[in-house]
Amino acid sequence: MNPADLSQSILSIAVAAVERRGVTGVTLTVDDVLLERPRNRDHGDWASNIAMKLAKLLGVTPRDLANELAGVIGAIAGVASVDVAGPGFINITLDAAAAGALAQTIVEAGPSYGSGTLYDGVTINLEFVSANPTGPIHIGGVRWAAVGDSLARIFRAQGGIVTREYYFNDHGAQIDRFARSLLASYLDEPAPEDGYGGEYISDIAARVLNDYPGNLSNATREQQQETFRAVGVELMFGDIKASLHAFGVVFDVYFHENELHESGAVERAIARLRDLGAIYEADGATWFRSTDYGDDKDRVVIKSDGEAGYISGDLAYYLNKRERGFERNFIMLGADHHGYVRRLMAMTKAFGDEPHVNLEILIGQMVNLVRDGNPHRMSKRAGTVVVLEDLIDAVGADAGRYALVRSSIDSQVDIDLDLWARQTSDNPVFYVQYAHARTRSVAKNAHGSGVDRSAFDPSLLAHPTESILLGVLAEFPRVVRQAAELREPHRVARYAEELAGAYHRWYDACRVTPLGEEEVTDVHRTRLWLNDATGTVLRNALELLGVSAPERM
RNA sequence: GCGCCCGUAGCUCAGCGGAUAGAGCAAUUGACUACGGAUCAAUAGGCCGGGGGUUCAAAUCCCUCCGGGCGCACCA
Repeated sequence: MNPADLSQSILSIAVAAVERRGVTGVTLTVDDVLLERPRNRDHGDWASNIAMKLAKLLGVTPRDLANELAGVIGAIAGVASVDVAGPGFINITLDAAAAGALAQTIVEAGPSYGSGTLYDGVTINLEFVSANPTGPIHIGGVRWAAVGDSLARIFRAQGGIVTREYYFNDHGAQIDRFARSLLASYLDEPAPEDGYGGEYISDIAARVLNDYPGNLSNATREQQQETFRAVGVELMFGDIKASLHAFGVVFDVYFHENELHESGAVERAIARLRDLGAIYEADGATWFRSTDYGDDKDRVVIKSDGEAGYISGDLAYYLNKRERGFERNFIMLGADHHGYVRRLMAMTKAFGDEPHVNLEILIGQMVNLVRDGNPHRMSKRAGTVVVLEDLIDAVGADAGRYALVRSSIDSQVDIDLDLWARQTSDNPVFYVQYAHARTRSVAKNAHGSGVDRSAFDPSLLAHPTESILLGVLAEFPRVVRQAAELREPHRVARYAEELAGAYHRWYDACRVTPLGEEEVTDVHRTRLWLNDATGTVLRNALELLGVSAPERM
């Protein structure tokens, strides 16, 4: 008996109750049967508020309706008892066998337990990080590296056809500044006023020379700058890819902005808006009348100097993604870019798509870097960046990813590398990983003592900690689905912590291997199923977070 | 001035209308000649920023005020 089956049964009962009263025009779905695990165990394994939802509709009191439904629910196979409490909650207790059957279901499902069909066959593009190749990825982009990658895994678990994409901004003036900074370093000139400083500039400049020895000194300054631009950007980009890879994040597509400009895609995008009557000329520039589509001001698509405006690349890029067949497109940005949301939604609407469906912008609040409790200002220009490598060196990829993914993107996070490095053992990731390692260790010991999974009698899983553990295991599919719907990977992390806690408490109370000369019984064998089921779910949850599930620690 | 996010235990944060608001860390006290003590048990700690409203039911939804972060370019 899993919660989905139970919800379905209760749904039919509720529908029957509605029909019996001759009330029409009411369509109920499983989502209306809110089945949840009561916080207080005395209230049973599951609770439904369906009676309170339907009472007004049917013109009866919630308690009367609850009592009526409870009688029928009590007859469902596997339900041990039902009672009505408070304003009209229906509290349901499963018999141990029905609840325990889940352990076998999970072990047999293996890696697929927890997956769903929410986005079956839907093409999804996730664009994140997209840091400019003018320096290492700073700590701000790292949050999305962890969260975006996890979201990709969660969407995939819901059947989505997911592409992770990195928008490689190799077109604008920032790249020129980067090239001039490299050249200045090479010529031993001071860094340009509007350029970048810091050690990595001289490092990159030296590596450019290493790749192109000899022929630079007698080139013109323009040729030199072009060489530093082309080679420097490639080197920088290689570094970025390498640090992302070390963090366990691999993109399927690295998209070059230059392509949009060189292929004429930008012109085509603007032409399309012109056809729609959304373009006008003013003050020597060309404008997109985005205010017609909900923006708070119009946007320049071609500046008076003839260069493309910033939004032009986004127009062309969005159309490109749609042409590549992506139904749902996500762009993940920092809070300092939240002002872009309206104009991009206006664009979506202008192109005839549905804002917040075909295009969704996720905004992550700022990541503040703290040094010894004081704010630490980061500046690529001044070279005071803390990079992804620093995080990995300090705490490791697993702990770093977990810490970034376990809180909501709506809240700001402070990273104090010194503190994080010192407190790694306080990171809940170890609590979860340890629980997983423990499941493996228990299984190994069990096999050594002659306990195997040759028998399974779920009615033997009657200890209070077992019914709690089973309840938590049962919730996993819903947690994954909810994380996908709300775009909130942190729910999976919090769930993993809850499951780890329930497992540790069960471990403390119930032995899998017999003690001393004690004989191996079906209790041990059945508990091994439960142990292995927990290991499976912990591994599946960690997998969705991109964090390893170690065999031992 | 306008817009987005946040305000919950000493600290970091969960809790997309449900019952007595939770976890980790920090504090105090217990549990290893028992499958890994990176664990477990227990104690203590809260006008859920303030005030109104909607609802059978509000930390959660709406309004308003206060406090904090971030934005409001023919920059990218």
